[in-house]
Amino acid sequence: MKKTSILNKLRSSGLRPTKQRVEIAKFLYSRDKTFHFTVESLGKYLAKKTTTKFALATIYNTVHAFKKAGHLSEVHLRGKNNTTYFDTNISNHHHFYDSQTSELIDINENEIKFDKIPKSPNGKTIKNIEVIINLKN
Amino acid sequence: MKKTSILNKLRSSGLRPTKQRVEIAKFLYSRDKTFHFTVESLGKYLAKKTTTKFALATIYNTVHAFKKAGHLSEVHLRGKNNTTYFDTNISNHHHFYDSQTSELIDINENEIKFDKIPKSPNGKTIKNIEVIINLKN
DNA sequence: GACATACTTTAGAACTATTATAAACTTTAA
DNA sequence: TTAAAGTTTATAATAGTTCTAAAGTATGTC
Repeated sequence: MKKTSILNKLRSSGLRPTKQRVEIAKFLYSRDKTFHFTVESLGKYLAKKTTTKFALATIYNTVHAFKKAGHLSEVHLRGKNNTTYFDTNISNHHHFYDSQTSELIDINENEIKFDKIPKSPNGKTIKNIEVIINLKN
Repeated sequence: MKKTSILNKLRSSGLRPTKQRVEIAKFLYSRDKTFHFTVESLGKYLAKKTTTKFALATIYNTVHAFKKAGHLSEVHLRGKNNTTYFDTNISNHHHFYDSQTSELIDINENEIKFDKIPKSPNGKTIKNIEVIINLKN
């Protein structure tokens, strides 16, 4: 993703392209494959690889702004480390989870098919289905 | 579940039947259906319905002891309230999750069938599969 | 039943992830 | 260039959970 398209992405979401946001967006979106991260891992990367200063609150704010704008999704998994995982893959999909390494791996939506699904309880409908396949060695 | 069987359950897990553990076990296992709870909801119940005093740490200790002994399972869902859900249903199964009420509802294992499942990544095997069906109104 | 031992409970401190606050700073559009 | 609105920052606050060390309790033995 080019710099201008990152700026557009921010601007079209109503986010002013500040130095911090641009750095974070470059890190998140200047790559071929989507990936998973935590606020902690993102912060470490930014501290190491950029000369910009990032308050922790800024990273949280920015990640939430991106999430709200639909550029990021949150994985509703409570892993053993108890941190929130974010995913630059915003399409419907599933995950492998390796609790030994706390690592998430994407599963495309079409790689899992259901033969049978229960009826949702009274008055409710299905918003979406999340499958976590827990791995062991 | 009778009182003696609760005592046996504790003892067979290497847990001394203290007043606190017996009260908690009675609450968790003296009923027909399994159910979900959080440490907070359990603590509130115990404060209201018993005359025994429970330090918060004791509730955590006891719940973890039951989990370790295999009498409870933990749901690996990160709900919006960010608390840990425990489940007295220790068999393999799945859940509906209503984010409006933060409520979990069990789905029996045989109510979900898969037609297609991806191969696990290199060297790993599947430990188990957890399905969360998110609900909306 | 009394005793020693090992296990438990307890209150409070500590810890971790996250969110709130309010002042200083930046971007924006006119 | 300037005022308004939005953003970053350091720090404090919060929430859930775990740790600690002292006081209390269950257990097996005599």
